Amino acid sequence: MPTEIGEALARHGLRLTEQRAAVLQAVADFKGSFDADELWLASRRNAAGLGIATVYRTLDVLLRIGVVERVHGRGGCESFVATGEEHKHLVVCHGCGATSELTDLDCENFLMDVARHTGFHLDEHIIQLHGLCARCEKDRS
Amino acid sequence: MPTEIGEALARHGLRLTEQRAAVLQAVADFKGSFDADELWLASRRNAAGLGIATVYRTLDVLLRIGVVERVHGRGGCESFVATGEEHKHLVVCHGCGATSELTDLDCENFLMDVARHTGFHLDEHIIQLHGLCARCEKDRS
DNA sequence: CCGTGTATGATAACGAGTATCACTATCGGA
DNA sequence: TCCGATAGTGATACTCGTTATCATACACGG
Repeated sequence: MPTEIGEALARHGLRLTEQRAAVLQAVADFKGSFDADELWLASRRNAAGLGIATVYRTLDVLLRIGVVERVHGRGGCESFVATGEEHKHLVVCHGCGATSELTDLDCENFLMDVARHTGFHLDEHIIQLHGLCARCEKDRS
Repeated sequence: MPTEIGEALARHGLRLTEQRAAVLQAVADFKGSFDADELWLASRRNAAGLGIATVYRTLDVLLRIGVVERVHGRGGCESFVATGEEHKHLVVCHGCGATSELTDLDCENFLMDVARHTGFHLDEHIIQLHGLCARCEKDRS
């Protein structure tokens, strides 16, 4: 029972239950993205009898406290990924699945440019980039 | 009956029906983003008795041929917005739903920066920004 | 004008996500 | 250590946005 996570939950007035620990473990074990159903299956290996409703509730909690983030795709937006400490922006290679992190500087500059051009007060953004990493790009040719 | 649109549909092997024309007109009349239900209400003003199923089917068609694009948000991804000829990037106001277009320049610079820093060859991206437009920001205070 | 095959409207079906409720378990305080 | 307030849980009924079905209507090339 990692006290660290317990404290993170407590900070938000949430309790560390056996079920939440099971879901958190499953989230941590996932290498890529997952949907609610996949998370349910994985979590049940850590806690038999875990209800699907609990998975949805926990997912909601984890989204609120920023442990997981929604993945938006062209087909649908039902997938999630574990995030680190804070909101990050990733480029995902659809050749090998490798990810590369965008520097804050890139995004900051971009967002400031946009705010200046549109007059909007930006407070939320979805930036998800896909492509081929240098190695996959090279292998392909 | 704009022949232009009829041809665009025909090019994809689709027929220009009274209902599709009504939905297209409604899409063109929307200033900001809209969801399926709002589109239904608006389209029915152009074609009484229009079925909700037809709206969903037409929406699917319009997504495929690129006339509308899905709007991704934190809360959900059920909204759409009319696009021009090509892929555009939008800032959506969650006060009034107004949209503002990012200039190509903003995005190009950003994507080039990212490509340079990560070494990735980018070929797909979801960039959607949310905030308050100048008017809503002003009204709130 | 005709015939083929796509589009439509009504509605049943589906399914992801949510609400409900009785019961259980966490955890701060006595 | 025990207790009590209350957050959390599992089962399941329910909601509601979206899709599938099917008989009928219509667009459009011939």
